[in-house]
Amino acid sequence: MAESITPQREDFSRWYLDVIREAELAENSPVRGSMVIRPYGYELWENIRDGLDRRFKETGHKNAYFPLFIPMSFLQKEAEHVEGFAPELAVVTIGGGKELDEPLVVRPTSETIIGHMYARWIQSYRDLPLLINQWANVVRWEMRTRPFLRTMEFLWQEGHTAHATAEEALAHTRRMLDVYADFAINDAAIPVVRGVKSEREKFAGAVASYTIEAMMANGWALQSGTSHYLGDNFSRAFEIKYLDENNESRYCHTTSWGVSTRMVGAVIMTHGDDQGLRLPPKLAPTQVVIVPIWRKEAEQAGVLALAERVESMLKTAGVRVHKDLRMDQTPGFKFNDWEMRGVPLRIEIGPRDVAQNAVVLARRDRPGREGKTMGVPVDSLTEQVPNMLAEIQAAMLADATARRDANTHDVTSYDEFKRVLDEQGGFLRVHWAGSSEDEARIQDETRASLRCLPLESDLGSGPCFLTGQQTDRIAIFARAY
RNA sequence: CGGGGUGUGGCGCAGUUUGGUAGCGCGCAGCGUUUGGGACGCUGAAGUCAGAGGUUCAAGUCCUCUCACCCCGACCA
Repeated sequence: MAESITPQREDFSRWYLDVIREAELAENSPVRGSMVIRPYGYELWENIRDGLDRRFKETGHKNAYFPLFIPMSFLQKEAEHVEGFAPELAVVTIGGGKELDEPLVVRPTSETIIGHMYARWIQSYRDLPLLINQWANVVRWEMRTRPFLRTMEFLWQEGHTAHATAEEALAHTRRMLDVYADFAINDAAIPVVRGVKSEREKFAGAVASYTIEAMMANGWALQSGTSHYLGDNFSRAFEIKYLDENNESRYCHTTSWGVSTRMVGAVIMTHGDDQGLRLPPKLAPTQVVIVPIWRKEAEQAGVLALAERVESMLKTAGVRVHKDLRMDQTPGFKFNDWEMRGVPLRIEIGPRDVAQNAVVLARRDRPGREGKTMGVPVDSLTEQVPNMLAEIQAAMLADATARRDANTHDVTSYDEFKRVLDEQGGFLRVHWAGSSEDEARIQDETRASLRCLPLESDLGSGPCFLTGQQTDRIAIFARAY
């Protein structure tokens, strides 16, 4: 048992912080609420970034970069937008030792400055759709922070697109939501619920916000990506107009969508266990670690030679592999160390293996003896290892999905709602015809918020669990990060 | 901003009640023995005890003020 990691059951929040520290993902910085992402955590983020970026390119987007500083007046052009973000803005008022004529906001998101540029770039329907993404840092002044889940500065991508029609923009909003879901499910092995945000929870300035909601190992919900249909709100504020085929001036319809370093937190809290991190092979910085083992000095050369050979075979097969040659650590220590870091597959090579030209495979997702396969022939590894990585990836998704489903409860009354929330937690699925005020009251009384109105469900129609009114609208409530 | 807590080698802490040589564990460095599930021995380096002021022959310890950080609540990708 990992003595440096608090068991999940004892204190999930402590467990989360312990894992981040022990696996060297990140560290608190000297600045309150900001974190330093360490190389291992950053590699994980890079893999998340690459998986998303590839999908953005495949769906026709180009990357660009817009400035960190945004004139305060830009934010004020969209009333709801500025109102939503005002409390969490960091504002620069002094530059070069002089008071600025106009304060500059450190971007909390870039709709406004991008809207300003789109107004210049878009003249004709021939310029549409305009599909741009940016990878950037943003700043939101937060009261309470948590590594990866909520920090004052975070890394993310924000996609911003402009379209000729509302239908097209809305379709694009949904398309990007699907891209996020595809990434979450297939790369991060995180089952997500696609849904619409309630009026109360939607993005400041959006017509509609879509979300992918994931369930963490403690049953809490985590919004892991959002996609917004902005209608012509920002187009009107920034005069993003085009001439259509009939030479008539029209407002564009825009979208924006983002996934942040919060996704790292989602990976940690979806898959992690009391041994530490568990990483899905597609995102793991190191997919396979080789641990050489010997007893007598005479055995060392043979073991190291085989380790070397296995490493180069796997590298050639496109596997991210690391050979642990630390001479001052015992194999047992290394096993635990790499398990704590979440490496999906371990290859043990000792004298017995050298003798039979074979190795031992140990899966991270099946701890202990159960996950070990002895006597795997070396010559089969270029096939076996990629296969097993794919198997682990699939098993992790299956496990997470089973847990999510087991912790999703349909309830039909407010009493049952409170009881199930208290006793079991997880997602509470209900028929919902309540108002924003009802929603606020529920959150106030139970600390569970309306996560989303799921896009797909098999519940049909029924009476609202709160008001009794007949409805076919479904909502998912949960305690959330 | 309200409530609670903590500041002592890199990290985690004891020592504060009752003032009297700055300690323990881990980690780190060197050497040796070890290595199929978290090895061990010996040697060693490392601390303005958060800061300022005060009481005292003497302050990590008592008094006053300041600062920082953490946890719990209200806002949030």
